[in-house]
Amino acid sequence: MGIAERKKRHKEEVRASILEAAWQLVVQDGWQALSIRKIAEAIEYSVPVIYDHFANKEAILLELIKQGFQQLNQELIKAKHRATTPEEQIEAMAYAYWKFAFDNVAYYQVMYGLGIPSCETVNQISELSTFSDLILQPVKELIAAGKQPDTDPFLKLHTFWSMLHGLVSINMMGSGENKSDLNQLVLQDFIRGFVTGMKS
Amino acid sequence: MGIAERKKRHKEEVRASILEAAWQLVVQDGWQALSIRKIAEAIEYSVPVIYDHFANKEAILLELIKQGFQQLNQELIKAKHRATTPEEQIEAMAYAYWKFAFDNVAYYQVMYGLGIPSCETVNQISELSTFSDLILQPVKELIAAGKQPDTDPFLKLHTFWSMLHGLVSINMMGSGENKSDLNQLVLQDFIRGFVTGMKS
DNA sequence: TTATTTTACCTAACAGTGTTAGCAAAGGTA
DNA sequence: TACCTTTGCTAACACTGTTAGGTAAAATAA
Repeated sequence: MGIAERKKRHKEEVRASILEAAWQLVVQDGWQALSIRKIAEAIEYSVPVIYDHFANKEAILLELIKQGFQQLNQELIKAKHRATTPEEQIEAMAYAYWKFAFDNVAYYQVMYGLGIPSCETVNQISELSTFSDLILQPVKELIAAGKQPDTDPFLKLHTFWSMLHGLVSINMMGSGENKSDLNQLVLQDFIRGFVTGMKS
Repeated sequence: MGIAERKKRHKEEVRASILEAAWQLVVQDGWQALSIRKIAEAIEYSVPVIYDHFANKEAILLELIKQGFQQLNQELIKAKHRATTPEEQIEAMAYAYWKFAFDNVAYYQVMYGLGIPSCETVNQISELSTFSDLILQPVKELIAAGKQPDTDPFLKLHTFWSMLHGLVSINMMGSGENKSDLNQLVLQDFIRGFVTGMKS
């Protein structure tokens, strides 16, 4: 039954081309300008074909978000492997997170930009990301080596992630003026504060 | 020329009713569901009348954002006045910020939720808000009283705002599960870390 | 008071959007 | 060859923001 497999393969190709076209459109014009008809035109198929592969537009964005988190995750893993001590690991991952966000502004905005009405699913994905596991370990080590070993590592993890996102988010808005110097300082300030705050 | 004034008054009434209706719709169904036609129906006028008062839909949202920042600002001022020491002032304002965000989720999401394609203007407004001035003073006092008086107060202010926003933003996403306990702890953790990080 | 101009407002349209029902043609199976 | 399933399309529905053009009322001028 090689025919069925060929069909299946072709179907997956179309699905992939939809995602590719969607992603390209998002990068080009922002996720606000993404439309089913533009995707259809890009993949040279009619509109309803897209609905054979995705339930709705939201599902396409959701898949992009998934890919975004996977890519971010890989960057974080790489950054972590480059460092040795818990401090360095956390610092490296914060920088990697920052770099990913500003290298892929469109991605980041889709991932966190509330581009999707029902945020429940987004939340599930972001929760699902290995992000937590990656940071949890060095955080635990830092806490264990510090002066307050009773500190809840999950709390610290949550704080870390939240504040890092806030930093990125706020600094992404104000890209009008060129204050990249301040941005770097803010990131450094955040990391230093977080790490030293956990030791003492 | 009382007639002209009556007309002017009426025009302002219509304008106010547009904003009121828009706000009510945003609160009810979220800013994603806001539409010119719904506003027109609510104020019992035809659609083009709205365009006599606002250039486009974006301008309406922008006005709502302005009002949001004004309201937030007042809450912050009140919170600051309730406290005396710089530490308490910062803490009170952080709590007030947090409370405002979760008491007015719709507002907060319009204000920071990238509901508007061209973020430049939004940025101008948020920059314009007296938010900075309010926090800058106690931050300066804290720095002056601490062990590192050379610290840049603007840097700390920026860090404070960013992280606070991140905290709110992340915790707003995950409203599916009830983790209000963790939320409170995270906020406390953040404030403690920020204040003590500035002293030492 | 009548004529004229301005204002206020509405209907209807244009160009988009997401989504789906229904149909034609091609492909595979018996 | 006859049948059935899959594949893909056209066309429509119900929305969206925005605007052009016309009408009736109100204010002004004669």
